[in-house]
Order: sequence, then structure tokens, then C-alpha cells
Amino acid sequence: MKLNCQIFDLNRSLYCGQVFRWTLEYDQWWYGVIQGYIVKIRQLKDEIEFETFPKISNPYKFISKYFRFDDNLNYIYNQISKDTVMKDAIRNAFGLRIICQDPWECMISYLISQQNQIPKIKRSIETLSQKFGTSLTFDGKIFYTFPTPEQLSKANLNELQKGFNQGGCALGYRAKYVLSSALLIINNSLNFCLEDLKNMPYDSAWKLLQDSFCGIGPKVADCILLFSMDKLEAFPLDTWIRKIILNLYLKKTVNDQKIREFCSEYFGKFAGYAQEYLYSNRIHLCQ
DNA sequence: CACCAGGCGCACA
DNA sequence: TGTGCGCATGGT
Repeated sequence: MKLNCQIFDLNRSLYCGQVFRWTLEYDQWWYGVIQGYIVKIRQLKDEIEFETFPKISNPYKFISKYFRFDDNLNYIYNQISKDTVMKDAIRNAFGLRIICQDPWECMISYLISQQNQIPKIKRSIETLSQKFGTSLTFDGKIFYTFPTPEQLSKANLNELQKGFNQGGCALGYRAKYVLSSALLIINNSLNFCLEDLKNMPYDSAWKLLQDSFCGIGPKVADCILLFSMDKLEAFPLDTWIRKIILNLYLKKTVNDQKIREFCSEYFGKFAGYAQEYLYSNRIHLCQ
């Protein structure tokens, strides 16, 4: 199937560190698993070419929603282009789009991301899927869906925590956060479901995530809201972004709360896009 | 061998 | 309300 798209860079969107389950194979084809579907996709100029397995009833809608093709990037660039730092960041990562992930997978992925490195995050999530997800075969390769809360709740703490060379997922101290989150959901211990957060204002959803789940703090909550709950005002403040904002914008040391207040005010309701373009340029901007 | 990683919970003031 | 410390494991 083919789909025309404007202001979109597939490689940048998949490679920038917001999603963890995509791999680049031959002829520029990316393979990934989105919910229960394997997706094979590549970009040729302004056109993307893709295929799903199993076949999905409305593939164009599925792909458009995932890559947020309804976001008007021209308008968003205009809104966040407050200075030369951001203009350069946009130029260097032009076409990068926030991806709309599954809330549950996103939550677990960013619980795992804390105090961790991207290659290891990917390896942990891949191992988690292999051990507890459902297998699918396509193009002669075996893929695994991200485990549901039910599937993940059957794991024991030890095999989540321990290292790869001991048959574990190498989650370390984060294992208890992952398992307790799965148990909270399958035991119906919460008086809301994750999808409900999409219909809440940003502030209340941000607080509710941190109050409900152990291991979710300000940064992880923002990642969940930005990458899976359509909250484009969320501004995940990690070590890289902290350095960039303190060095290039505030030029003095203030606490995280002050940084968040500044970024929210300065970048506005598309602050999440601003964050993603700064993060994408982090190596360049932190020198 | 040190040291640190897309932070967070907890103990203290 | 605000600050400092330890954390499991893997990578450099």
C-alpha cells in the first residue's frame, strides 16, 4: 500500500529514540510491531510504502494515526520557532513526527527507560516481548507482540530483574515497577483505565499517573502523555534537555520545577514537539 | 577497573 | 516543600 505524506521523515521519526521496537532491514525497509500487527514500511520521497500482517481493515487510518499525519507541522514549527536554537533544531530534524504509541506499551517502555541507555532499553523490551508476548511469523522472520498486562503479570520478579546472561530481561531495580503496574491493571485496582487519561486535562493526568503507579515520576509521566495520550504540551525533562535548557536558555541553575514552568510558558501548547527536536539534536547542543 | 545511564523513591531538614 | 542518596544491570 502507498500513502502520500508531506513534511515527514520516516527514518528520523523511528530512529530518534521515542520508539524502541523498530529495526531497519534490507532496502530501507523498517519492521516493527504495533499492537497485534507486524508493520513493514519505507519511505520514497513524499510517499510511504507499507504492509501489515495480518491485514488490517483500515490500513491508511491506522498508519496516519500512528504517525500523527493530522498534526500540521508547518503550523507547529511556526508556533515553536522562538529562537535560532529551535530553528536550527527543526532544520536538522525536519520531518520528525511525534509517534502515537499504545499507552500500555509506552508506559512500560518509559518505566524501563529511567537511568538506562537506549540500546539496553531496546534489548530489554525485545526480551520482554520474546518471553511474554505472542509470536507472529512474517517474511520468514519471527516477531513478538508487546505482552499484555495479563501476559506480563505471569512473570516473576526475578526473571524480569536478572541479567540477559541469566535468562532475564535485565530490568534491574525497575522490575518491581513493571510487575506492580501489570498487577494494578489486571486486578482492577485502579478506578480508571489508561485510555481515560486521553480525555483528561494534562495537569490532572500528569498527577494521576504519578500518584497511581510506583516508578512513574515527572519525566516518565510526561513521556507517557506525550507519546501515547495526545498531550503535545507535555515536555519530558531528562538529563539532556535539562543541560540544554540551563545552558542555552536560562543561563543559570534553577530546579526542575522552574525549568518546566519556563518551557511550558515559552514553547506553549506544542512544547512536546520542541522537546523532541531538542532531544534529537542533543549531541550537537550539549557540546 | 572505575563510572555513568531518556529518574525515582525514600529519608531527612 | 526542598534536597541528597542509593539503586540493578550493562556498557564504555
